[in-house]
Amino acid sequence: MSVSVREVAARAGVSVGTVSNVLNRPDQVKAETVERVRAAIDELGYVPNAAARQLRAGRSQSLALLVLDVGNPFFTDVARGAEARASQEGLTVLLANSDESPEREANHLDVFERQRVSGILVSPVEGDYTRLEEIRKHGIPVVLVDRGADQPRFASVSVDDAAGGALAARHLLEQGRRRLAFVGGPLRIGQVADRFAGASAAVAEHGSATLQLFGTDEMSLDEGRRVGEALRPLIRETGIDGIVAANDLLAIGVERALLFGPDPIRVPDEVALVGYDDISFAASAVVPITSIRQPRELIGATAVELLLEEASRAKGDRPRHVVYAPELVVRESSVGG
Amino acid sequence: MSVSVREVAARAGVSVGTVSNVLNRPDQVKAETVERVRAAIDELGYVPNAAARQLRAGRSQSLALLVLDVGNPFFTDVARGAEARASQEGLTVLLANSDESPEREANHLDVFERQRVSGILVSPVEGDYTRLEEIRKHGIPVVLVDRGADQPRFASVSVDDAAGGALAARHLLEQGRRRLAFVGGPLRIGQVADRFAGASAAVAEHGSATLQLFGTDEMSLDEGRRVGEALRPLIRETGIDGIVAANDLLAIGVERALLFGPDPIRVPDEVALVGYDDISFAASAVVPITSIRQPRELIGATAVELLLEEASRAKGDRPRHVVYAPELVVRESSVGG
DNA sequence: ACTTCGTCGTGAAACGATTCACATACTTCG
DNA sequence: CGAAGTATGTGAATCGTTTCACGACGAAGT
Repeated sequence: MSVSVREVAARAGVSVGTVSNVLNRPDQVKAETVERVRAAIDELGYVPNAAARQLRAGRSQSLALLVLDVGNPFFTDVARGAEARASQEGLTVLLANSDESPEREANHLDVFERQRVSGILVSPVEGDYTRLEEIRKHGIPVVLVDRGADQPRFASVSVDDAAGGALAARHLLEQGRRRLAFVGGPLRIGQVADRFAGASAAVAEHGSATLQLFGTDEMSLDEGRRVGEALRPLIRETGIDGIVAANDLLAIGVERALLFGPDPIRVPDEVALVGYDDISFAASAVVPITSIRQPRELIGATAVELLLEEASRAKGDRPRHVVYAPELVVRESSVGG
Repeated sequence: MSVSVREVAARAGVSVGTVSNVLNRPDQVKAETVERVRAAIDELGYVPNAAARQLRAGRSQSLALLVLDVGNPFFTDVARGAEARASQEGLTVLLANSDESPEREANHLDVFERQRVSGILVSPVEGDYTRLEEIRKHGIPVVLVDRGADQPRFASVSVDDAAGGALAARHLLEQGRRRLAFVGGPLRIGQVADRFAGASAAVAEHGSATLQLFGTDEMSLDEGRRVGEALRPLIRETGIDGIVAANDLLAIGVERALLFGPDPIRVPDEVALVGYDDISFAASAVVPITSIRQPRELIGATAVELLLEEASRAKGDRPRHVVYAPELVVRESSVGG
């Protein structure tokens, strides 16, 4: 059905080897022959078969990016950065979504390994790295994204989440807030745990301040809204005056639930709010949300960079870890009141 | 380097054919042998090579979804729906982003064709379908997504954008608004053109009403903000009292620029606003935004459905077109005032 | 005139899985 | 007991590319 090199070769009156050369090293073929082969390719509508090439090469021209949530603008920006850098190397990025489910993550990893992708960028769901070790043992480089600065065995790009959590909490403390709440979860997600730990540490520095954890099942607008509803009565009862959300989706949801319930809570007057990620929607919320910004596209580009390094890393060298610093972006949700 | 069936076969003391059978039709192999082969697979850490399988099969186990903008929650929801349906068929979805660029679109299509994907779901950038015709002629089924009900030659899933545009405009007219603005672009994007046409038609039904077009280069928050800035002085000068935005990102950006400029415009008091897509952020905007809802996940699932149909379609049968009806979701941005 | 190059091209082997026509060994049936 | 069937396995051929050892041929050097 499909046209192959063999037919192109016949049509152009050359051997298959020559067709392949025209495709891959045209400078080693006489100009006139190149011309003739190109013409045959066009006339027959020949399209190279990537599977065959890949079989021969032992490796595909693609690299995989497996993220926790494609719906989160943070990751789509990371993807954008990765794609830009990868295309400079002639690599295609396969974007996949684990939706924070270990099963989906495992499935995708299986597919990628069978695909013999030339590398995997992954923001892993849980703290179990045995599958990733295995993959790497099979010769596929792995780079942890937005995670794993604590994993000496894998290269990683991340942002210091503990520092980010501390930044958020300290900002609230500076605004005079003392009874803080942390909204986020599940805690098995490393980013969340670290942000919480960082916030806790900052609060601990203040003798008089407290931090209470409100867990969530996922990091979505809807979950934020749910927690917001739960928080609304509690805030006045228990005197909570500051909230750190583990990401902006949660923050937006929480804010909305607080502002528009039957017995609304004023932001920032009654409770101050800080989100995380600084997605563009944070600035467009009802009360624009103070957030922690991360260099998103840079993270993606750096991840690809590390992948290339990994591929050519000598046995002795240690995997590299790049940690970027988060940045506080102050908006109305946390000041005044 | 990599373990192959041959080595597994040797280890288990069987032929390569048997290993393949264990993998693909275990019921035709004696239980004890299956056991032995499975053991060998585990011990050697064998992972099948997808390229080899695919080369033999002539077709990959993946299908491609090429969207205009992965940053737009509309498309990530479509992707979710497609993925769910595809995984029922044992197919993987490759998600790619054309970012509304014809070049990027062409690049991705090339890669997919070389990959011999088992089908392509695409929301095309421009009205040029010759490349897609070519791909289909080469035996790869194509389904247009969110576009192309007017293209008899391709199967398609879409939502009636003209009806949606009309719905939005008519709603504003019913609220007593008469001098309307349409924000969106570029008009070469079919969805935008249709929504504008629908809105124009609805306005034309009212003798006294007018509709003015404000073009954009892309459909993003930032572009919306830019147009909003431009609109702010104009609104009072020219008496514009209603705005239809071609999507919610634009609407959110416009709203924000109107509300927070140096000389703010009240929404909906001075100007009423309707967006399009009903992304979750629309409900969480400063003034929650009235929008046009589309059955997003259903669109993705239906697209995969049509792809399967296409793959087995007889020569005589015509490609199928599914058109869903959009729905108006009223929020504060358009009522009262 | 003879070697030595360089240029251009050839065609078979290899990559790893699947398939299929063909064995082999047991049952079962008449 | 022989024929026919069933269950289980075999291994060579195949998919489409790339690679590589090897010609063929004319130009240049001695």
